[in-house]
Parts: sequence; structure tokens; C-alpha cells
Amino acid sequence: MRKYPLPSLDLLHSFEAVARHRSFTLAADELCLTQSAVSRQVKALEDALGLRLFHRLHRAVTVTAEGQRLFESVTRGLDDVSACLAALGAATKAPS
Amino acid sequence: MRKYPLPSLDLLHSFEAVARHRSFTLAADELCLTQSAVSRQVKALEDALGLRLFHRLHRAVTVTAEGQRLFESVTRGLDDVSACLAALGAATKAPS
DNA sequence: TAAAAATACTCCATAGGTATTTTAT
DNA sequence: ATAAAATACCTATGGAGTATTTTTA
Repeated sequence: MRKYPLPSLDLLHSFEAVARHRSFTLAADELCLTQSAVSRQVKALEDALGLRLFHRLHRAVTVTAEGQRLFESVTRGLDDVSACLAALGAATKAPS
Repeated sequence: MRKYPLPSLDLLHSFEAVARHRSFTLAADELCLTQSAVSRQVKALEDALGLRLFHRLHRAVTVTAEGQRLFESVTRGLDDVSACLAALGAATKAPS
């Protein structure tokens, strides 16, 4: 009886970065990970949700309709939490 | 140049469960983890943020003022993402 | 070709379990 | 004495890196 049947939230964080940059490589830079790791994270998220989130094109990545909806939702959430932490004067060091 | 200097979002998820249940043990049950693991996750989050989030009392756990603010913010975010995923018909299986 | 994503392979850090101790009443 | 959280210790897993392959314009 879990209130939130959610996927790993860390995967959502990576998803958000990819959607924002429209690039796995740039997202990886921001997240201090390799392109390889981000690629697998996004795949893991898509598998967990049973949704395709990105269109992999030749030299571009675009979000699917579902991806766009999720992106907006996650962005709202991260913005909100981020603002909350800033207001609380929380340390802003990156995770691990 | 990371847009969101956020802690591990998975830790926020556990934090939210503990704050809601006011219990590490019950949160652990919900999260399919042990009390031990949840205790360490919350400690890791508090360390990462440099904030004390809970008052550990004798037979009760209560959130601090900062914890309450964060709890409200995280709850909003999780509710929103959760609703979004439900609307998209995403699979609801738990993460790994 | 070239630029970007996917993947095979490997490794090891660390997340989590078990068992125990501590705490507070 | 009890119930809950913290912690020491250990182990296995899976997350991440490197190197390579695939894709497609």
C-alpha cells in the first residue's frame, strides 16, 4: 500500500535534463555523468513507465507528446522544491 | 552549470514517506525497505542539505519547521507527477 | 563521413540487509 | 521493559565508466 507508485525520482531528474537540452550528451555534462549513463537512465525510465518519452532523430532528440506532459510536470516539481530549498538556505552541493 | 542543485530525489521520496507517517518504520514498510535503510537515507538527506528535518522523540517523530516546508513542497511535486503519470497511463510498478 | 545515441563489458562503490546498540520513557 | 531509531558491519548489485558499434543524415 504505497501512496506513490513512482519510478526512481533520480531517473526523472535525468529525464528532465535531457528534455530541456534536447540532447543526451549535454544533459550528461550538466549532470556530471557520461552520455552512456544518461542513455541507460532514460531507457530505464521508459521501461519502468512503459512509455516512449523521446524521439531519437539523427542529430536531435525531441520529446514525445507523453514526454512533454511529463517534462512540464517534473519541471514544475523541481522548480518548486528547488525554490523551497533555496528559501530554507539549504546547502546546494550536488548529490554524491 | 547545473540548473537544479538538488539532492538525490530518491532521498526526498523517502523523506516524504517518513514525514507523512511520522515514523521511520512505517515509511520503510511502504517503501519496501528496512527501517535501517530509511534512517540512513534521511540522515544522508539532512547532511546533504545541511538542515535538520525531523525531531527524534521517544516514541514519535515530528518534522521540524524546515521539514514541514520541504514536506509540503515535495508532496505537491509528487502528487503532481503522480497524477501526470496516471493520466498518461504509465505503468505503476515500483522502481527496481 | 561525422555526430550523436545505444550497447557490451567490466568494475567497484555504495545502498541496503542483518544484527546490535542506543535512547527515552 | 519496551518500542523505535541509530549504527557497525558486510555483501551483492547495479550504476557508471570506457570503448565500441549503430544509426542516419
